[in-house]
Amino acid sequence: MLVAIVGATGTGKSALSLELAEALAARGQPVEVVNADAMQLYRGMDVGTAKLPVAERRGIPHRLFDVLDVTDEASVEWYQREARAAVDDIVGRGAVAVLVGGSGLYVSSVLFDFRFPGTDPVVRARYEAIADERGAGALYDVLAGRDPTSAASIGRFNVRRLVRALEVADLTGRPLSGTLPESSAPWRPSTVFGVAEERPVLVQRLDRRVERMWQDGLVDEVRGLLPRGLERGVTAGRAIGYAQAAAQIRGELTEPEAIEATAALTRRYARRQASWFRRYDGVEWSRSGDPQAVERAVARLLG
RNA sequence: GGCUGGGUAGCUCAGUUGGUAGAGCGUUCGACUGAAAAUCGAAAGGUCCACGGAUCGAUGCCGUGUCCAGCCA
Repeated sequence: MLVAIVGATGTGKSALSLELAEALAARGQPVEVVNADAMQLYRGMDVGTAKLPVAERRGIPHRLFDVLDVTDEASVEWYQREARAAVDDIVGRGAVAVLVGGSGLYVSSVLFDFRFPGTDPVVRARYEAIADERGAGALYDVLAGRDPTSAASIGRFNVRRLVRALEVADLTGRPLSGTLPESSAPWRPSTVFGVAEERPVLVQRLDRRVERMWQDGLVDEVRGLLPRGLERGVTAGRAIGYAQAAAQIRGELTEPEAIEATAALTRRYARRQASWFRRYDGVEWSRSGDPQAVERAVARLLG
């Protein structure tokens, strides 16, 4: 059985996953958790990612946490393979795999039949050069000539996705829009539980949580990660809070400025997460911290 | 008390040679198929400090008041 718990940061996904795991275990159904958070993949990034400490995992196996070095570049394609292998392994042993995390694309890559065409740094560099020299509009025009559908949906300013669409067209010989299904088929049957919270409440909680990260030693954590190449890491170096703490260490930001910037980015991030998961069909949503949520989930899964 | 700046969107500010206004950030909504804690789009929001005056017309000019900052007593 495959289950996913999704939602914005700070809504209590981890807590719900633990409670659900214990409730299912009590009914003879063992559970293992699979991480679907891009930053919790990294070793040593703990306080800033609100990673559940091993001691608090109540003996429930947690997979795909702490599997990358800070200098490793995560990618969805890699993650999809790893996560699906973990799920197969868990399900193969008759246990329930609970995918927990807030990285929308990562979650989708496991739940749905997403196929990622390869990548080619040379091709990519060529298009990035066009964007640098002649602007995003030039790139858009090139794509519009080859794949009008993708161009229209990406828009003329999103360099990152314009480059990717052209890269796919070059590599596959087909327009990106032609390789994508109209609607995403499920990878395999799954049940998705969503956790949401009213904005004002969530915002207050996130602001407090960011301050607590500083109290709990995020700056020291970052100081320890810098010699290990945090800033060279394409993915890890951009993590919200880590980049700001690093700027504070370099003296570019005062502590209050670093905290405020982190809080602002966190709020914005939470909104993007909510908007990603909102479009999923068939999600059983519950309010953050709802005591009934676990019972309802158990009933839905076993009843 | 005097002088000088300044009072324009939730915040920081731009601007209009007089024809009722913008940017960034924030807020809300949205997109998202190999960096995704990435990348990008849209919308809402303003008695332009108050009152009076000249003007066809004032946020802009004149006067008074008021609040803030700095300097001088």
